[in-house]
Formats: sequence, C-alpha cells, structure tokens
Amino acid sequence: MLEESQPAPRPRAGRTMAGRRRLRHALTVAAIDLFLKQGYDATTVDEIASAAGVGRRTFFRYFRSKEDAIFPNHEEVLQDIERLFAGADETRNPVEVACAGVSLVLDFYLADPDVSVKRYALTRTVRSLRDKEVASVDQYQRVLAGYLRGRFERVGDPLADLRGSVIAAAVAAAHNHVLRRWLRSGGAGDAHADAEQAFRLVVEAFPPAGGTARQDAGETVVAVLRSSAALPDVVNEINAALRRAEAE
Amino acid sequence: MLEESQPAPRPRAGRTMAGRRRLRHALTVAAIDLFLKQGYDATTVDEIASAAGVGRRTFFRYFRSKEDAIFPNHEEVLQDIERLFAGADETRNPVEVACAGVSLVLDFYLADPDVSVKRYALTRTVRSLRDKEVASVDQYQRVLAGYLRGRFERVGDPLADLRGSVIAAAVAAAHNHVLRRWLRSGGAGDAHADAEQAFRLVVEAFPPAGGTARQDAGETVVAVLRSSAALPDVVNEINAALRRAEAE
DNA sequence: AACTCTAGTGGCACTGCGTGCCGTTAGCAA
DNA sequence: TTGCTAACGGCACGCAGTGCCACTAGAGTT
Repeated sequence: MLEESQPAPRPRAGRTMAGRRRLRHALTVAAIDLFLKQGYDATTVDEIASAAGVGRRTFFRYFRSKEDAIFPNHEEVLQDIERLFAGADETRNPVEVACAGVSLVLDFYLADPDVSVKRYALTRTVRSLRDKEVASVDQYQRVLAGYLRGRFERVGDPLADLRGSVIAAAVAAAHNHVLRRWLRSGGAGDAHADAEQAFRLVVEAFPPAGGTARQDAGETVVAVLRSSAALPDVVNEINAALRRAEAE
Repeated sequence: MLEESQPAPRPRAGRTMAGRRRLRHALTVAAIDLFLKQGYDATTVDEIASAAGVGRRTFFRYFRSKEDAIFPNHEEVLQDIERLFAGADETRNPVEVACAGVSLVLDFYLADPDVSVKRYALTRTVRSLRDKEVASVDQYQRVLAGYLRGRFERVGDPLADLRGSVIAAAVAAAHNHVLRRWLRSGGAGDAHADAEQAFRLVVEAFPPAGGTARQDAGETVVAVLRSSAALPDVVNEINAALRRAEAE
C-alpha cells in the first residue's frame, strides 16, 4: 500500500510540542479535504492518515475518533477560558465576563477562516459531525454556567444554579448565532462587531443582580425588582436580601 | 448460542404499532439494566437483543446505534411540539408558548420516572451517551428557535433570528435545569412547579417586544441600599426609584 | 563510541458496531 | 391452497477503535 502515491514529503513530525500541533493540523486539513471530496462515510481513517503521511495508529494518538479529526483542540480553548475567569475582576458584571470568555472561542474560529468554513459545510451535512460539534458547545456552556453560578452564589442568589445555566445558554446561543452567520457568509464581515450586538441583547436581558460592587458584604444590599411588582412583594424581597446579606 | 438461557418468554412482538412500541421499550429497559449492571462498554448489542428475546439484527431495526437504545423516541415528542406550536394562539407571548412546548419534553420524562432516573445515571457517567443526549436537546432547541424566530419576524423584529436562538437556548436551559434537579432527587418533588418558576425567570428576562430595542428600560429597578437602613426608608427608596424609572 | 533511556511511530491482531443481503416465517386476502 | 407483505434471524463484510510490541531517533551518561 501507499507505494509512491504520496505527494506529502513525510513531515515526520518533530517531537516538540509545535511539531505535534503541526501534524495535528495537517491531519485535520487532510480529513476535511477528503470528507468534502468523497464524503464522510466513504473516507476511511487509513486514507486520512496516509494523506498526512503517517500511519493509521498514529492518527488515533492525535484524535479519539474519526469524527474528532475535523475539530480544533477544544481543551486548549477551555483552559484559556478558565484562566480568564480565574483572573476576572469580581466587580465586573458576570454576564459580561461570560461573554468575554466565549469570545475566545470566536477568536479561535476566526483565526483560521478557511478551515472553519469548510468544517461548517461538513457539520451542516453530516449528522454525526454536527452532534460532535453540539457536544463541544455544551462543554463551553458548562464552563460558563459554572463561572456564573459561582458569581451568583457569592452574592447570595438562591437561584444561582438556574440563573447560571440559563444565562450561560443564552450567551452561548448568542455566540453561536454570530459564528454561524459569519461561517455562512464564507468568513467575511466583522464577527466581533456582530458579537458585541448579540452579547448586548443578553446582558440587557439579565441585568446585574447585586454583582456590581458589593464586596463589602453585609453593609449594602442590591435588589433588582420588576417595577410592576406589588409593593408588598418588593418589601419581602428586600427583607430576603437583608437576611441573605446578614447570614454571611 | 442462546440455548436455554432465556428467561424472557419470547414476546415475539405483534406487528401492530403498539407491539412495536412495546418491543422498543423492552429493548430500552434491557439496555439500561445491562449498562448499569456491567458497564456500557462491556455490554454488547448481542446481549441487549438476547435479553429482550430478539436477534441482534432486529435491535438495529429499532435503534440506529447502541447509544440510542436508552433514549426515548424523540421524534414523537418533536412532532407533538410542532403541533402545539402550529395551533398556538398568535396573541400569546411567544416565550410562554415556547415554554409550553418544552414542557411536553418534561412530561415525557416524568411519565416514566424509573427509566428516566436510570438513564440519567448513565448519561452522567458515559461520555458518548451524554453527547447523544446533548444532541437531542439541541434538536428541541432548534424547534423552539424556529417557532420563536417566526413569531418575531412576523412582528418585524430585525433581530428575530438572534432573539429566537437566544431565547430558545434560555428556555431549554431552564427546562434542563428543572429536569436535572428532578432526576437527581430520584424522581421526587413537583417538577412542574419548579418549571413554572424557572420559566418565569426566562419570560421576565425577555418581555414581549412592544419596542424591539430596549424593552428592559423601565421594567426593572435596581436599588442599592445599606442593610442598616430602616425598612420605611427602604420602601421610600424603592418608590423613588420606581418614579425615576417611570419618568424616563 | 557504545550504552541506556525515553518518546513517538508503525504494524498486527482482535473486538464489536453497523449494514447489506437473503432465506424464513407469520399474518392477510382472494 | 396460493400469492402478497411485513417483520425477523442469520450470515458475512467493512471499518472504527484498542492493546500490544517491535522499531527508530534523539538526548544524555560514562
């Protein structure tokens, strides 16, 4: 097999980390091209590996499965997001921080428009690839939800978990919407500007509920209420907030 | 193979639709039990099929893959939701209609607590099963987003697509939150009541669009107060804040 | 220069999923 | 009885994914 039909000059991969990333990327490009050319099901892992000049066994040292071949290394981006959250200003609106976090994902896609656009053509077509992509989105969403929940818990929000999950989903959806638009346009247009607008919709929908500046816990209470709420409910909410604050 | 080791009395499935559903459910139960007992990877499709008294080939006529075995028939629920949307009152708040739609999913899980709880134990543990579940959630979310987008477009909302996606994600997340809580509790508690509260959070975050742009202005009031303030002062402050908000 | 240590690679064999194909069987109608 | 249809079981095949092991290329170590 693979007699002299290999145009690739056998990169042979360095043992350095940069070499690993180069080979990984080469495999991704090979997979995407083959999937687009002859279909996902009709492409074997052998073909992908051969096209990248490596053995089939090596392919599975870079990707867990055939489906994973076309996706970027989400682990790296996830770690970047966690770092951003860990060093985020605690006085800043948590929803905005979450948006900043998910923007790192957007940057990742924008960094390689060619691959991103081709991948999108595949995830639209092949069900199993779409499922994988959805699963990765869910991973990001979990990280966002975890951060938001932590922030909300720290201000005594009894619905911290719910609110964190809902807002994380909204932020992720806003991001996905912008990304999809950009991908459908073939990688043209200012995705960051669109993202600003999309994020604003979410930020305004979930106004900061005591997140702003109450590090001096116990002294100030921030209550967010609908103006249409009945006054007795308002007083109840205030009392509840006071109790939460004093409980700390 | 399968000499006399079959306790199942060979249901032999009717050819009726009800027979099909019964066998499908029997396969699901068999799969869940085996997965829980001896692990997902250690269980083969042969074993599942044998436990249900059918051949391996028949299993794949009821489920596309081994992973699908433990999940309900989402197609039916999706169709129910579409029907509900098709017959929904056009004057009703679209977000509430979306919540009503996703409630059908909740009902579906609540209808069989035993299976649902066991399935949850698996989707928490086995990555590929969790991915499948996430993919199914995405399907529901798409249906919700499609309905919402249609409603928003019909009111001339220029951000109909974005808003539809974001709210669908929020509604789905609220539903998932409630469902997870219920599943973690082992199927106890009033999930519908929790859902009411969770949905309210989303509905209030995205009030019916009279004006598309800034619908939250004048709707919410943020009061920052010292916790040592006397309650009457608190109420006065709230009233003042309300007046300010209404003056805009 | 020979030697070891380590890390990445390729090949081989094996399990099991998923599918196409076909013969068989059960019901239904005339 | 004779078709006709629909579902089932069995068989074989391709290929994904994994464990195992031998091989090779640096990077020291002496």
